[in-house]
Formats: sequence, C-alpha cells, structure tokens
Amino acid sequence: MSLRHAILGLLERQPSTGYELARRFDLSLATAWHASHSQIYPELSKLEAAGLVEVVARGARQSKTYALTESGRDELRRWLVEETPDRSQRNEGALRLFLGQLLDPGDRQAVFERDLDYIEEQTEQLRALQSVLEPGEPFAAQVDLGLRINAVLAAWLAEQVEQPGPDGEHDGRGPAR
Amino acid sequence: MSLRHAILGLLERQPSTGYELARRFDLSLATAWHASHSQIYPELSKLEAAGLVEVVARGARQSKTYALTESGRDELRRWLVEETPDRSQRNEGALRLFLGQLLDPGDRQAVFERDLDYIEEQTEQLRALQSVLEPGEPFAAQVDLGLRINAVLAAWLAEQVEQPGPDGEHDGRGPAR
DNA sequence: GTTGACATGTAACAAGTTACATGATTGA
DNA sequence: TCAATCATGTAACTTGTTACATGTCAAC
Repeated sequence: MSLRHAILGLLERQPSTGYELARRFDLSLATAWHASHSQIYPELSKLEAAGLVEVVARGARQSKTYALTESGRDELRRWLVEETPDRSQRNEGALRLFLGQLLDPGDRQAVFERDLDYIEEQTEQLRALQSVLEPGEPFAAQVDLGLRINAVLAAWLAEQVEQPGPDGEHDGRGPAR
Repeated sequence: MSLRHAILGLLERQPSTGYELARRFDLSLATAWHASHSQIYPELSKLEAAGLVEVVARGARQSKTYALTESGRDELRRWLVEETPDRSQRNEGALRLFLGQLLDPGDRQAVFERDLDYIEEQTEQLRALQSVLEPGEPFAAQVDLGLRINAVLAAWLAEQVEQPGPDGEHDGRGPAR
C-alpha cells in the first residue's frame, strides 16, 4: 500500500492537517499519486494507531496537524530503501496513447491534439512552479524531470499529428467513425 | 473504468482468449496498464453480456477466443474520442523518485542506482522488441516513445547519483539510516 | 506418469471513488 | 447574514489483489 508512504513522505516534508494533505496530493504530488480526503482521514487514524504519526497541534475548526514520529521516519526509510518497488502500471493517459494508434487519421489527430494541449498546459504550470522554487530545493529536481518528460511527450505527439501515420491506408476494420 | 477499454483495445488488435489477454497486458501493454486473469475473465463475461465482444472460436482446453462486435468497436472509438481522459496518477515509481529526495545521500544513491538498473533492463527489452517490429507498425511508435522516456529518466537518475545533491548538508531530521 | 504451460473460473480481502453528512471560521 | 473555504468524518459501491480451485494437453 503506497498511500501510507505517500502520506508519510508528505508529512516528513511538512507537518499538515488531513485537509492540507488532500491539497498537496493534487499539487506537489499530482504527477505521482492521487488520494481524496475520504481515503486520507481513515489512513491518518490508522497511522496514528500504529504510532507512525502523531498530532502535534490542534488549531481552529477542530483541525489536527500531524507529523511523523521516529518510527514513522524509520518506516518511510525502510520502505524506500528495502522494499522492492511495485513497477506495475495503471495509467489511463498511456493507455490512450497506445490505443490511439487504432483510430483513423482524423480521430487520431483530434485526440492527440487534445493531449498536446493538456501537456502544454501542465508544462506552463511546472514552469510557473520552477520560477518560484529556490534552485537548491530538492523538489526542483522533480519539477525539472517533469519538464523533460513533458518535452519528450510533446515532441512525440507533434510527430504523430504531423504525419498521416501508418494507418493512412485505413482498412475499415478499426474503430473508425 | 479503463480495464474495459484496455481489453477492447487489445481485442481490436488481435482476437484472443482470456489467458492470452493476461499475457498481453504484461507484454505490449505493460507500461500502460496491468490486469490479472481474475479481473479479466469476469470482465470478458460482462463485455459479452453487453454485446461488446463475442466468442469467435472455441479451441482445445475449453478455450474461448473473443473478438469485438460492431458495438464494441463503436464503444472503443467513443471512449477514445469523446470521453475526457482521467489524468489522475497513481504511480509508485514516480512516488519513489519524489520521496527519494528525502533520503540521505548514501541511501539516495543506492535507491536511484537500483532504479537506473531497472530502466536499463527495460530499455534493453524495448530495443529487442523494436528490432522485431516492422517500422510501419503502429506499435513501433509506442516503443519509440518508451525508449525516449527511458532515456530522459536514465539521464536524470545518473545526474542525481553523480551529484551529492542539495541534501549534502543533511540535518538529521530526515529518514536517515 | 509427471511436469509445465495452457486455460478458466470464484472467494475473500484491500484499495479507491462518489455521495452523504456535519460543523467552524473568515471576509464581503 | 451569507457565501466560500476550511475541516473532518462515514457509507455504499467499484475496482483490483491474493489465494483457492479445477481441469486439459504436450513433451519428456
């Protein structure tokens, strides 16, 4: 279960409330993991029961700020260093790039242009983020990686859209319109 | 639910048994989607009940070969062209790259070297696949994209391993050994 | 004959989503 | 005071995993 370690990692960077974690999942961690509050709150309770996190502050509106305990830090390191990563993938975007090849040229071009728009939008956001970060910040390296991958994706999509592609002599058996 | 459309896409390329689909999920679709036979068989039944696939051959060992029906092809195209992609991510590898920055330099180097080994191994497999494919084959473009992304990842990981990194002056609050 | 790959299924459990539900505080 | 945001939780459902269970066929 990676949700647990995603939460531990976010709390290691910065103690947070469940509500703040939910936002951080969609900001700093958006390209790596997603979780909604209905998953986060029960998991925080379990982590607290297991002694991996603790409430370090209570603020207005019944808010509870959690931080890692020593054993939480140990568990995070153990997971990162000792546990074999799960490399299995489930990525709808990648699936669509793969299956897009089955479409006839007109549909494929429309679909890939939509993807390209999305990549360009995401690239702008990463650039905005980059300009705010200090260059020494560890997180800056991740932003840089994201930008490099986006550049590769954008170039590939542009190539797919330009060329009629190998499906140009479409045979009518594909999922054409 | 993308499993449904992943299956439709695989069957559009090549009619298959459930057993063959399970293998193809871990071969051609490995970088985009994963599914095990215990998920595939029930979904094939549902797809057949919905009239999106049909049994086109029965072979030895009670095997059933499925293929798309006309409405299966329509549904696949509709999903690809009309439905808004779910861009939310859940990628343990990316999460680990992100959280790896929290480790002290020694641990981080070990972890990133392990990742680099994995990328290089996967790159070799892609190259082997590439040498087998005809250049016109639509699937060749996907293999090419995979190789380009791997090259970016490998370069980034090599940089992270070479430099002691911004965490060189580790402050003892991270998940150090 | 027995091992290994082919082939299909179900059951119990874990993980994740969507909808429901409530309340506090801030600023206009 | 009213709307938006902050803040936390639960319930019902869907999706995905692991383990259980069975049987066929080919090659050695």
